[in-house]
Amino acid sequence: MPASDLSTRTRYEPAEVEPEIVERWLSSGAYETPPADPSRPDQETFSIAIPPPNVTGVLHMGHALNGSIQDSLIRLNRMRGKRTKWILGTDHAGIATQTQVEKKLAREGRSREELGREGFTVETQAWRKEYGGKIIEQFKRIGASCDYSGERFTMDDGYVRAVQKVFIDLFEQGLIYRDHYMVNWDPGSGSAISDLEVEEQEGVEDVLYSIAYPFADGDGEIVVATVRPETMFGDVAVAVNPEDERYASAIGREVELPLSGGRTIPVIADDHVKVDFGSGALKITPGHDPNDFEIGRRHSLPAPSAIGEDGRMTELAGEFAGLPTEDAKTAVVEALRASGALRAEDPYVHTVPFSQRSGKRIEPLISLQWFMKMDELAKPAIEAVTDGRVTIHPPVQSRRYVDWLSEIRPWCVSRQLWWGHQLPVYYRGDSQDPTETYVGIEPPEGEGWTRDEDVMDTWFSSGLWPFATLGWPDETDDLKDFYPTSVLSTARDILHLWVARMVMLGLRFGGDVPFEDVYIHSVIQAPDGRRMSKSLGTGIDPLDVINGGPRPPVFKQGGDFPAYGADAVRFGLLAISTTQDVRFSEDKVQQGQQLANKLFNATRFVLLQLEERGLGDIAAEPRPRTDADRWILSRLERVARQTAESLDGFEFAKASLGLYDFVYGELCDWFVELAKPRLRDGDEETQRDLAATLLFAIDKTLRIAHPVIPFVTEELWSHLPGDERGLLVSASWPERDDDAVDEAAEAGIAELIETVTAVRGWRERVGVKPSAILPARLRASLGEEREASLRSLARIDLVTGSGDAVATVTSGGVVVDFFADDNIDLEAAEKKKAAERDRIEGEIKRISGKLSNANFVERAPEAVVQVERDKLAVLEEQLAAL
RNA sequence: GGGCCUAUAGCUCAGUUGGUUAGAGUGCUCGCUUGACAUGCGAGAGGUCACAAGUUCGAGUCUUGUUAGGCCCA
Repeated sequence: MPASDLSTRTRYEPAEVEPEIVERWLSSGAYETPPADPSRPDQETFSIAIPPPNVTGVLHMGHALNGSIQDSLIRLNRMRGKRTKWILGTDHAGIATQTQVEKKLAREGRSREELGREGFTVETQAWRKEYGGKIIEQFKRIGASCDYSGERFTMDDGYVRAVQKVFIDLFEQGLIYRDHYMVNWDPGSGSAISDLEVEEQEGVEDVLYSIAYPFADGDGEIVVATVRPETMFGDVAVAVNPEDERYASAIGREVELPLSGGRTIPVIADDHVKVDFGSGALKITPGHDPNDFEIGRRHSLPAPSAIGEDGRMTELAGEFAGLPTEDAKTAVVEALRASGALRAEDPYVHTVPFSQRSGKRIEPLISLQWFMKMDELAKPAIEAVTDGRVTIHPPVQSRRYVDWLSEIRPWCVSRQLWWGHQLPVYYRGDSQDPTETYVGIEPPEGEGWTRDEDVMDTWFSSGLWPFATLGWPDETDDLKDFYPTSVLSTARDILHLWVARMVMLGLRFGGDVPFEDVYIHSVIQAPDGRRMSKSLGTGIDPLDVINGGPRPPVFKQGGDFPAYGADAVRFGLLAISTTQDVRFSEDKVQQGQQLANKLFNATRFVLLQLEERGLGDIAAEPRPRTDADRWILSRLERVARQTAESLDGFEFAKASLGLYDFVYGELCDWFVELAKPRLRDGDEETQRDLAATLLFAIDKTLRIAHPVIPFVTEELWSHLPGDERGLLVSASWPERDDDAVDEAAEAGIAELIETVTAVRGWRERVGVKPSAILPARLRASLGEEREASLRSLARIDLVTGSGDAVATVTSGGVVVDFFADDNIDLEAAEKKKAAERDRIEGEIKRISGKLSNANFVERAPEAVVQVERDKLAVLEEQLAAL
């Protein structure tokens, strides 16, 4: 595209170009993993398996952040010439999807039960085809350069095969078994759910009931406190702390369970019981409380169920059997009160688990489920992190990982749902009889085998993600080339439930760790620090920020976002992604937008200037003639290194803000400004060399900035001269160029910048109009180039006269005298001079004080002392100059 | 109850191993159509680095305690 297309576009409008650029990238095939090149056997690979979003999902801020993070890494490494693969796909998300489809059926007056399992699955597949995959389109919009041609789904045919094989293998290895165990029962979905899907709600108001359990021998009683009196039928003991003197004599005696026909239970001692809570005696109900379950196991007590999976009381509850738990609670309290056993009712506020899916209160209960034994899998997974085969960033997170794996409990992998991977398990006759249980893909020979209705926990299938997506269990080339993957980037909350399981299963089945680096990214909160949530009005849709949708209520100013564009959102998210929890910052997005606009205009300026001078198709190459040229080439080299280093080190804020600082604070504010006079007034050869260098600087900047802000850089790339450029997405990362680093030029220009800034500040203070050109004199020559730069940037006219100066400006070792001029407010100049003198004298006092401190001079390193001495010398010179 | 993190400008955040006068963006004030950009340019004000003690020649940085906020586990 010729540069003249840019002539009338004074603003960069992301909304106008970004969608078209997405199409360009997609149709170019640049995103797709290239086939292995036989001529480059040593070609490095770089791969990331995306955390598969729920197939029902829509893009939220977390996706946008993680997409930006992963994409910057993928783009950087693709440009480096590595063979990259960004594995893309979606998760079938058992409960979430089933719930959505059931809601839809309910709206249509239909139900899951009416359709039957097969019909429901067909319905869900159809639903997925229609609504699923929306998030994939959204990923394209933010510029995520995933390999869309290889999209996977955790329930596609190949994946199903992998999941079934892992389940069957683990069963055969004795690591998967069926057992009675405590699960998080969600009465809403009628299924056991994982810890992840449980939400602890603080501040729930309950009533704490104190109930008297009389001793069986009729001598006295023990009072226990509970918020769940209806579970008392499942009590198997009363526990007290062994240190608690009040109950020393009670240990070993029997108490009678009220309302239970005289059933007695023992009083036991356990450290877990808190002496100062309630009466200090705890009723033990292993069937309905996770802590009690543990205590029960320690004391080899049974774990009877007083509540069934239907949420109703069991036979154990005697006269209350069949009642829903809420009704049973009321009835039991009433009966206890009538019998005189109820001693107190106190309000009690505590934390209670709820189902995230159904919103119902979790009913912990014992159920016959399929479990995975974790100890044997956890050990190598801990070692992989402690010996560094997997590195977790930031390091503090690796402790959480190790701690969790060290205390890991069996994992309940079965779920009572229809949408998911159905267990490859068949029963005949009594399903509780292990000899009539068969685990395999097909039922065994013979009559009467029926398949287990349950499906696997969604995290079971996600645990295989890094290798199942690469073709496992087949020994594919992809698996050979891209496993282990390079990086996994994900949110903190699934470190245990997903990351740890991938490591365990990857080691067991993939034959190696699933990834080398794990990056745990920030959690993005609403601007006011609350959790982002649609229902709270704190949720911000990234696409609204990109395309200009309405601001959610959490923004006080209301109105619509301007269409910031995807680059701005990517930049803004990366720029805040530093500490653990960060607040969404529209300011930072705006900063990204400004960066894009700045880059656009700087490039536009250069291209239009060159075209005007007939230099439009000159080749971009470094042709330094001045310190300014050497300086920008040196700075470019350093920024290229620093950007790559920051991205490699997962310091995304440093990378993005570093780019901003360079483009604004060096390339545009200084280099382009320094180039203007030479471009205007230089001879033809000067102009040609400068044109080549300017183009080179733009070219290199676009490459360096591409991983963070791919759209505007790609757009500008298309306007640069040269037909063979291709797309920036496929261009190469700048090769390391040690010769470009030039310390002398950097120091020289730094001094120039300091002088210009000092003169500008002085002018402002003494009321000089910005347009006025002031006569001035340098005490010492700075050389032709820098004096010319100083003239144009500080708007002064350097003269050689020896008249009296009315004012003097010093910065570093440079001293500028100014002569009388109508533009100078002499009174202000005097004031400014006095203030400056005060400042310098203060500094001198401080430093000489430091230097006359014998302790400092003797004990501080010589270099530090020398720095202070040099400083003092410069200050004294400056004072003398005034 | 156990463990961890955070506290720096009005706001959002940087600040490597202790070593210039603690920085940026944004907001605020003042000035400017300066040969790309008003989504611009230039300048300026604004901080007892939560509080207290300690280590050190020297502490935003290290140690201990206090306070406040957050997270994880039980």
